[in-house]
Amino acid sequence: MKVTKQQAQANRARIVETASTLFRERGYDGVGVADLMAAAGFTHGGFYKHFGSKTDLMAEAAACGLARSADAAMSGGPADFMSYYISREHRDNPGSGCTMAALCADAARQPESVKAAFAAGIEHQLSAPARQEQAPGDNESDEARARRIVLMAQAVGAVVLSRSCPDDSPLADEILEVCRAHVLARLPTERPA
Amino acid sequence: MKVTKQQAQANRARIVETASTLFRERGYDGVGVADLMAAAGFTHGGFYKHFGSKTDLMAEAAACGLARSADAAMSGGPADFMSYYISREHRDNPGSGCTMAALCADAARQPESVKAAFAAGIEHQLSAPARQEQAPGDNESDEARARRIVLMAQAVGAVVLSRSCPDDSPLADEILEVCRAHVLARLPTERPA
DNA sequence: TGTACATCAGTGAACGCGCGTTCACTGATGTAC
DNA sequence: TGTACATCAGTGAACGCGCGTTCACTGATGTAC
Repeated sequence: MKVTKQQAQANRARIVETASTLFRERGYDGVGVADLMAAAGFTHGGFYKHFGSKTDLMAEAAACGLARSADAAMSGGPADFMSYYISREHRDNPGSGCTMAALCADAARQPESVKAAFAAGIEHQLSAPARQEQAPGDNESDEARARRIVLMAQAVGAVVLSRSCPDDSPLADEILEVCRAHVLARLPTERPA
Repeated sequence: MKVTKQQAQANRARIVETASTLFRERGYDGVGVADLMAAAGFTHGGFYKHFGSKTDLMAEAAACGLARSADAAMSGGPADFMSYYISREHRDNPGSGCTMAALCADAARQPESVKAAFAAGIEHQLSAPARQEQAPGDNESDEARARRIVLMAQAVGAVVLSRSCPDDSPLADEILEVCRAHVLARLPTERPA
């Protein structure tokens, strides 16, 4: 059963998307190649027609997931984004959430190719607002970049800590609420359109 | 080869400590029962004389590791602790480092017993300074607790993000340095002894 | 445009391997008398 | 205190299972003429 080049490319993309979601939900070790291919609607044998190894897919799925996060972060204002990011909804749905929050610690134990995808994704997310809001060549201040790094660490830490507590834990919600309030209070006020 | 009760108890404690270190280095899925027992100096068969399952040990090792972190956090001033916590040394040595930073995301995918150990460890760490510095019954302000939650999220986020970048990545160091400077600048100044 | 053939995405059985767990066994410890 | 026996921490082989990966095969697609 061969398939058109276009169809094969679409199938490949579907595998990457599916993997990106499943990895976020269950971690890299929690998803097998067979699981993943079945979830994408295929049998496992065809996997190696698209990817050299599971590790290769991990790197590609990470890049894909991180790119989406960055897009999402840009679509609304920073306050809206942070209100979602540091929320129960985001915490309870890692599959549709941030790749950094879900897989940072897993990535730390993976080969360089995966870690490189993470570094690129983080860098992209850090420099995206600068690209959007400034004229090219206009060097953003170091303080603005530092502020975004701090904000990111805060948001990731809050979600990750909250997720490590039992589902009905008051502490899990407290962490989220305290951190969200802190972050929102310190966000620069939006300039009117 | 039976062994004295005392010796057996010490052996059990050694297994928990070894597990705590190895789990932090490689994650829960990255360490097998046989690996772990060999590292502690035993063969794997004896494992089930001490623990009901690998999951039981995970919960116990988490509790053990989190208790140590809390002790370490108390031994010096907050500035000293944070200088170490958000540093390359800590980032590059997860085995001897903070359990939260190393295993939060792993814990999120584990059974309730493991997550309960995390919640208890986090709560302990949050309330430890209050216990130390205040007379019993003296209710600490909500702001002080909130400040510590925010600080913890920030520190954990910084280490976790930094670890997800390749070893020689400038971004990994930048994240650490920016977050450390931010945290230290906002730490309340120590009252003189 | 029509025909013959090479390509290759997808299938499903099979591979070796390491996992968590079980089990019969050993022999020093701990206990009952 | 001395003896006989039960206990049980630790051993090492074995279990079933799922993993990542390989392979011979299928048959529609894409290409050369």
